[in-house]
Amino acid sequence: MITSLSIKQVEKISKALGDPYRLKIMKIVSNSESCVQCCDVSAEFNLAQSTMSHHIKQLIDADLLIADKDGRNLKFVVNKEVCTAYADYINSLVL
Amino acid sequence: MITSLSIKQVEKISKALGDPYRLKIMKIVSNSESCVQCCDVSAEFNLAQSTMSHHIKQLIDADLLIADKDGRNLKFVVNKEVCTAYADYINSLVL
DNA sequence: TTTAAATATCTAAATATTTCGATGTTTTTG
DNA sequence: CAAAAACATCGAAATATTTAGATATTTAAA
Repeated sequence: MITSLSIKQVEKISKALGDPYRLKIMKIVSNSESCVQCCDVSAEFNLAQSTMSHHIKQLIDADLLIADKDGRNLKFVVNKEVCTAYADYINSLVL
Repeated sequence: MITSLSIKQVEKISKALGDPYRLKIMKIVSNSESCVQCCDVSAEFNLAQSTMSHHIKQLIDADLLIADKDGRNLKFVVNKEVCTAYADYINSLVL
């Protein structure tokens, strides 16, 4: 199934990726075999818990991460479909 | 030649693309056959000239556009190499 | 050579984002 | 059931971005 993004979605995704912490979160989640949790990611940063929560929320809101509540944990994986669709959009700028 | 972007460059590019006007500028430049000038782009927007100048500067600074002074005009084209490298980075998040 | 056109730069206001601490909610554990 | 763990939300300060108007610069045209 091919996802096509609206311009608003492209903007939101770009904005979500325009931050060093959020880029690093994406890389951590991408590099991990299984699901990642907030507390796993938080351990890698020197940021307040509320700040981490905020960053992760932005990635989820932009559909870059797919999250799933598991008890008191929040587990997430990269949304491959959306990442691919975003890359496709960028590539479409190069004709 | 394959360009590989630093994480700082990826951040800067994402930030540059995280704005509706700048996304539209990229699309206009991408869709045009030949070089585009500031005044061509400006005509499509309802923004002050200084504001347009600022947006275009950000795209150039992020290396998304290649600019070339031509008399009193500034002509530019999409930087295909950087766009492709950016799309590759995004795709690398999907393993 | 004065004038106009295209763009850049500066300043400042308005708005948005980032960050933290405090506190709230939900779920697990003792 | 009380305490702790994981995360969310709120409020506020610090910082960054967006925008416009005024002005400067550079080049082309009259």
